[in-house]
Amino acid sequence: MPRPRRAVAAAPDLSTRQRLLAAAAGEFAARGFAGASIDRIAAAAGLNKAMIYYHFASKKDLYGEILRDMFAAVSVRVKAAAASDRPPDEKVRQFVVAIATEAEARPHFPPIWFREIAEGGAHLDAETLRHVASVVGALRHIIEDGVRAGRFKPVNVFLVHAGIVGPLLLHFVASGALRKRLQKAGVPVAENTRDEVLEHIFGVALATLEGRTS
Amino acid sequence: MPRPRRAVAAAPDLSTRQRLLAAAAGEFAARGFAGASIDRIAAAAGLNKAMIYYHFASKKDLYGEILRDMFAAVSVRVKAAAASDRPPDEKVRQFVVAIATEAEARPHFPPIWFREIAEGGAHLDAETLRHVASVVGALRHIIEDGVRAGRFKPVNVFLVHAGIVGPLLLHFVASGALRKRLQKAGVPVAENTRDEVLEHIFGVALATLEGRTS
DNA sequence: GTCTATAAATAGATAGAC
DNA sequence: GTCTATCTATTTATAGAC
Repeated sequence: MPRPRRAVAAAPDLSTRQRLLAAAAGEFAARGFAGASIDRIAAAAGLNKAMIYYHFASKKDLYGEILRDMFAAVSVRVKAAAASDRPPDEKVRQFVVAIATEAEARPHFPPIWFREIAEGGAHLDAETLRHVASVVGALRHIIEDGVRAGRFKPVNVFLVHAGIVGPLLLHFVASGALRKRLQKAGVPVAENTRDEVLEHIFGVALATLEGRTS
Repeated sequence: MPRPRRAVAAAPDLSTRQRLLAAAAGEFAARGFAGASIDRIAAAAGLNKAMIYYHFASKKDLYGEILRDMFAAVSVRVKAAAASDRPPDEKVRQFVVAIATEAEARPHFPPIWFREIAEGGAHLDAETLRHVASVVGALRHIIEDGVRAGRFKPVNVFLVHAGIVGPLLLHFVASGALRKRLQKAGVPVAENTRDEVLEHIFGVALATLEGRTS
C-alpha cells in the first residue's frame, strides 16, 4: 500500500536509488570495479544509465557508497560485540557472528571484500578506511580484555583477524559458483552447515587465544 | 653475452613471451581479468599490443596460461608434500610451506587467486581445475594418513584448507599496498615475519587436526 | 525523475608492411 | 618477430527533451 502523499517534496526517491545500489553491488561483485559496466548496472535495475549519473557523481562514487555501507555495518556490529559485558570468549564468538551476519545479509559482500583486498584497498576512502580500522581495533580490544582477565595470551591481532576473516569469507564465497565448478572437476565438496563453519572458526580462534595452538 | 647462433630457427623467442607473461600477471593482479588492458600489458612489457596476439590467441588465453602456471606449480609441490615419508604433522607443515613458497615466487599469485575465488573460478579451464582439485586432494590424503596413524581426528578437508589458505593469502596480500593504506588510517600494523606467520598457521592447522580446537 | 541521443575515449582484435 | 594503422564494439559521462 503506497503512502497517501509524499511528506516533503525534496526527498530523493529511495526506491530507485536502492535498486541501483543493489544492481551495482551484483555487478561489482561479479566483475570487479574496473570490469563493471554502468550500462549493465542500469539494465539490471530496469533503468537507464543516465539515472545512475542523476543519483551518483560517478562510477567510483557509486562503488564507494557500496563499500562504505558494507564496512560501516560490520563496524557497528563488531564494536557492539567488543562493548558487550559478556566474558571474553563470548565476545570472540560475537565477533565471528558479526562478520558472518553482515556477510550473509549482503551476498555481494564477500566477493567485493576479496577483490578490494586484492587491489590493496585502492577504492577505500577515508571514512571507509576508518571503519575497516575499527574492525581490527574492536578485535584488539576484545583480546586485550581477555588478556587482562587472565583468559587469553597476548596473540597478535592480525594473526587472529586473518584466522577468522580469511576462512569465513572463503566459506561464503566458495558456497556459490566455485563449489559447483569444483564438484564438476571431481572434488567431493562437503556440505558444511553455516553453524558448523562458524563454530569451527570460533573454536580455532579461541584455541589460538588460549594458547592451545603452539 | 648473446648466444653465438640460434640453434634451431623454429624455436619461439622465450624472452619476449615471458616478458609478456610477467607484464600480464602484474596487470591482471592489479585490475582483474575484465579490468586488465591489452594495451597496458604490451606497454609494460615494452612491446606493441600486436605482439600479444602473435604469442597468445586472446586475452582469455593469456590469462589462462598464467592461471595454469600458478596452480600447476602449487599442485606439484603440494603433491610432493603428501607423498613424502615424513610423519603426518610434518606433511602438514610442508603443505603450508608449499603454498607459501609458490605464492612468494609469484607476487601476482595471491591477488589473482583472491580475484578468481571472487569470480567463482570463472576462468579456470579443465586442466587448471584438475590442479586446484589435486591441491585439496593432497590435503585430504595427508589428513587420512594422519587419521590412520592415530595422530589426527577426521576433520573436514575444506575447513582445514580454508584455515590454511585463507590466512596465508591474506598475509601475503596484506603485506603490500593495503598495509600502507591501513597504517595511514591509524591501524598499527604489526611486523610479523614470514616465518612467524607460517609457524602460526601451521600450529593452528595442527591443533585443528589433533582435536585441540573444540 | 526519467528518458534518448551523443560525445569522446578506450577496449579487444586484425591486416599488412618490413 | 615486430611494428603501424585501423576496424568495430564498448566504455564513462553529458546534453537536453519531456
